[in-house]
Amino acid sequence: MAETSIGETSTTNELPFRYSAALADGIERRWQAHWDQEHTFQSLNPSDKGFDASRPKYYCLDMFPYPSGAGLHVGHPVGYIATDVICRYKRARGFNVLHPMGWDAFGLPAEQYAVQTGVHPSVTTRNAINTFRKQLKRFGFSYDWGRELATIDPDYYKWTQWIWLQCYHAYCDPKTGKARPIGELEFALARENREVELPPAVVIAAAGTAGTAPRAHIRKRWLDCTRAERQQYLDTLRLAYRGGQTVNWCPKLGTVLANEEVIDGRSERGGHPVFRMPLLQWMFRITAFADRLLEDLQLVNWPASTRSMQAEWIGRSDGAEVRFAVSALPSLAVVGEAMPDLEVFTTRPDTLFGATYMVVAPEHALVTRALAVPAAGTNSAALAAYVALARNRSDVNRQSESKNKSGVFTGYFARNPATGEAIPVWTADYVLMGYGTGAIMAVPGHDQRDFEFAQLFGLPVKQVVTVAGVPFTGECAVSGEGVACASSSAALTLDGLATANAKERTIAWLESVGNGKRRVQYRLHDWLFSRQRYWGEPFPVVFDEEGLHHPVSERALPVLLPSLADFAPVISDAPVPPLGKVVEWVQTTAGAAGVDASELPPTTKVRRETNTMPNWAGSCWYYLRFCDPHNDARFVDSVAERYWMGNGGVDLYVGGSEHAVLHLLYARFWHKVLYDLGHVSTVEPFATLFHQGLMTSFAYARPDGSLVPADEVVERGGKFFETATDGTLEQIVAKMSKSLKNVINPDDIVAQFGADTLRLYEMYMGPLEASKPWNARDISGVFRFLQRFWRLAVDEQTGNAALAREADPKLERLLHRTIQRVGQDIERLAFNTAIAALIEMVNAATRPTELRDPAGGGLTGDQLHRLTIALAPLAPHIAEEVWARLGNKSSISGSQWPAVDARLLVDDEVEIPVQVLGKLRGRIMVPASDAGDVMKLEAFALAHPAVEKLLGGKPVRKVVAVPGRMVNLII
RNA sequence: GGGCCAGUGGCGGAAUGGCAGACGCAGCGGACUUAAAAUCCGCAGGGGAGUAAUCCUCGUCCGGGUUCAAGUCCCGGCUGGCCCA
Repeated sequence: MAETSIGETSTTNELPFRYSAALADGIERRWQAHWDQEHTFQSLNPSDKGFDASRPKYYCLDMFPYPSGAGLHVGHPVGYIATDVICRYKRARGFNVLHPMGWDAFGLPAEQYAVQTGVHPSVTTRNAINTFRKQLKRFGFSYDWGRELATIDPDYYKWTQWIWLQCYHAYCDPKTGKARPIGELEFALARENREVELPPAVVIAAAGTAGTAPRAHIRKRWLDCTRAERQQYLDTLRLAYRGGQTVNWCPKLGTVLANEEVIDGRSERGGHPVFRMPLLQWMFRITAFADRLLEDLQLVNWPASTRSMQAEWIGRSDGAEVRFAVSALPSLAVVGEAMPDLEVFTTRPDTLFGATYMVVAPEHALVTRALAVPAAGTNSAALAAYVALARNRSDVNRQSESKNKSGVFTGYFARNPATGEAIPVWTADYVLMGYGTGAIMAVPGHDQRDFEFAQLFGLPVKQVVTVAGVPFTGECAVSGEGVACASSSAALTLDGLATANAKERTIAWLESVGNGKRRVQYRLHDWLFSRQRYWGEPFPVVFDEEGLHHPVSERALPVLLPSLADFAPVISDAPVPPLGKVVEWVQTTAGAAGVDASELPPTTKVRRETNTMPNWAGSCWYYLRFCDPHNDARFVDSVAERYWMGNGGVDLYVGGSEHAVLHLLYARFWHKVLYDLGHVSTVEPFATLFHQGLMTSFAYARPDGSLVPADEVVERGGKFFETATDGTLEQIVAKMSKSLKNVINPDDIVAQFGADTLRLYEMYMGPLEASKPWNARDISGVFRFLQRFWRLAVDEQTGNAALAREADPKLERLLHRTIQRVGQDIERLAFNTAIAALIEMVNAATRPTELRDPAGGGLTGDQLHRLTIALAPLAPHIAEEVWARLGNKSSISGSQWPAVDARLLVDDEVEIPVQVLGKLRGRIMVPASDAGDVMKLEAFALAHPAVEKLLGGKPVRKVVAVPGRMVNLII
């Protein structure tokens, strides 16, 4: 839409010092260059010369951006503007402020671009970083650019690899729940020659077959174990370990896909077949920290919604593990080789008597067994077909289509331990292998999903709980707690017990007879940390010819990402990451790879790990590196870390709520590991968290719903029309996106109005946390405000400071109140009302109202000094310029926040509303000294003529007088 | 289906349980100007009464409730957003 911009209007000839877009541009560029040259916003570490230890610290962090080639849109900097205002304010309040910026620069878009064009991701990424930096600098942010870092810097990812090695070399001590060096454990195992339980080997079969071969655990003395067995055992404990995980493998794309990227067994992009297959991957044992990650949410000052999202993601549920004996015969007689028991997890052990059948996931070992050794009368073909079908449906699909239940009887039976009855074992894809044990006891009377399944296949439904007020009709499941009924056998009696007690009784009984135990189950899975990508951090680990893994020594870090000529994925049935193509890099020796001689002889042939770390890695600890970004001896100096991370971590962390779960959970996990190992001083990384709202924008829709690019729309009389056809359009609000052509580029706004106006507008739109629609029309309001402020301070003819000789007492009073309000509002991140206060102040000082003698001239130099400091956090360039024109030689950023005289915050006279029966009937003016006196307020109120008339002599039954606020008369 | 959050003029929004609509945009009237822009002054939730100052009345998604007093607290809906299924 064509907009006449008042910012572009030039009256330069008559008024050479008018605050126009051109003048703002000159001022802003000059001050930005000045701040750069003078290192105005450099923050000193405790070890630096000139460090002032008497000041408190304030660490204010933005979620660093992934620099995309498209550059910024006006939604990106909302949070950055907010933190910049806070930081400038905190400096004026005497804090040592740490305010850094960097780049989250590994990731998929650059790699995909490389596949298409052959341009190396490092080139694309560096260009994008330069664009982002240039755009951000134009906002005049007070970052300490000397601390800038990018996750792709070898100096940085050296330490990402180092932290991974810390996790590799650590395990979670079950006694304390804390991370300890795994060397301590190895030492103890060897010294005491302990017996260890070796895990069943994970069988990685050819693509297309799935499942782990059921094999009993083996117990062995440590000193009798082979090297491979020792490694296998330790891998069950390491925090960074190799483990089997079912992934979506797309041979055509040469990569694994996230569940969301798979639709009906095909890739979302390209529609290529996707196979679900188990793959050995590097994992993080984050589940070992589940309880601490949950409990410590109480220690942080975070939005309640984010804390509850994390809690739900961790998903702790308390219940019991129950073991069911399994047989191929309904008589439950044991045939041939004994079957392993079927283990289930349930949160409702009290409903054990109501379990009328079992369901196992199609991937479950029992299904494999049922196919290999079919029970009499089993339809093996149907079972095999069902398993094959289910295998390639993603978990998301299986869950979302749970209304259309499907399943097949396996032919096997389980013994309900409470009743002794034989109940059939089914397989159905609504049970997921990844959750719990991949098997459930189905209680159709009290679980809706089980009920629907039972209805479909004619399985019995039993009531075993009476829920108060909910009759059991047999038409649906009755969930919820109540009192147990029909739950008695010779072994166990629950009848009459409330649900909580019935659960306890059942668990105690299961434990006493050895049929189960109390168990806590988490929704949280261990964290899959391998990616078959090029553009990520290499793992500092190699494999010997036996397939055993060996760490690269800390001294040999970083393991540099080798260059690659061809970024195209390797098309293959088995995952081959792009790094696999760099044969001379992959095939090396232990010595060349940097493996310690004590681990492997240097000439040993080894193969490097070709997976890379995911995008999350670099963002898990960047806030620590910012404390000491150039240290090449340590990931962060401990004195610097203790100083900046003191008081519970980062003082304020601002970023989008889209990171509420994953990034913040992963970073907390790494932080806790580093804490346990003694590398950091706080339990949690981020003391206070804040999510800025989404910036939306107008988009235009035709009557049929199709969207019209915003640049092909005209407005006439409040209605919108398509330029080409003149058809009417509806204005809608949508997230900024390329396809809607409703993306606003900050460069354009800066050119029209200047950066100070853009900063002010984005903060003035509404509460920081709210999602707000960009409305170009509204910007002129804050631009006019800056013009008025400028004119108040600077003569537009001469450019000299325009000063009043005498201070108007009313304006002085208002100024104190303004400074008070602005300070309070910035503290509570209410920038919109802080700006409103400043606008009121400038308007009052500008207009010849009763607040100001028309013959006088605005504010005195002293008053302007204070007002300018109060404006500086929000509009720093214009503030610096006015500050300089007022005769100051040093930057305004070094000045102190003005003191406020509390006596001037109250008026001599206060207006008090008078209500009769809660309705406003009049107002009284009361001397401020009397406003707190309830008796006097009452007397004044009763004397008010309108009130007197209304009362009409009727007696007042009650008077509610709130000191300084209002009076309410009840008759 | 469950949980959490939000809903206030034409628009963005303000309001520790205490005068609803601060501040800004858009709009209207005026001053200045040959004229326009810019600037400055003023008016502005709906309805009604009055020449007027002013007064009456309704009003914060809908319906109940608590309270001297509810946009704000509680209960039940509707609509929208986010999260978990």
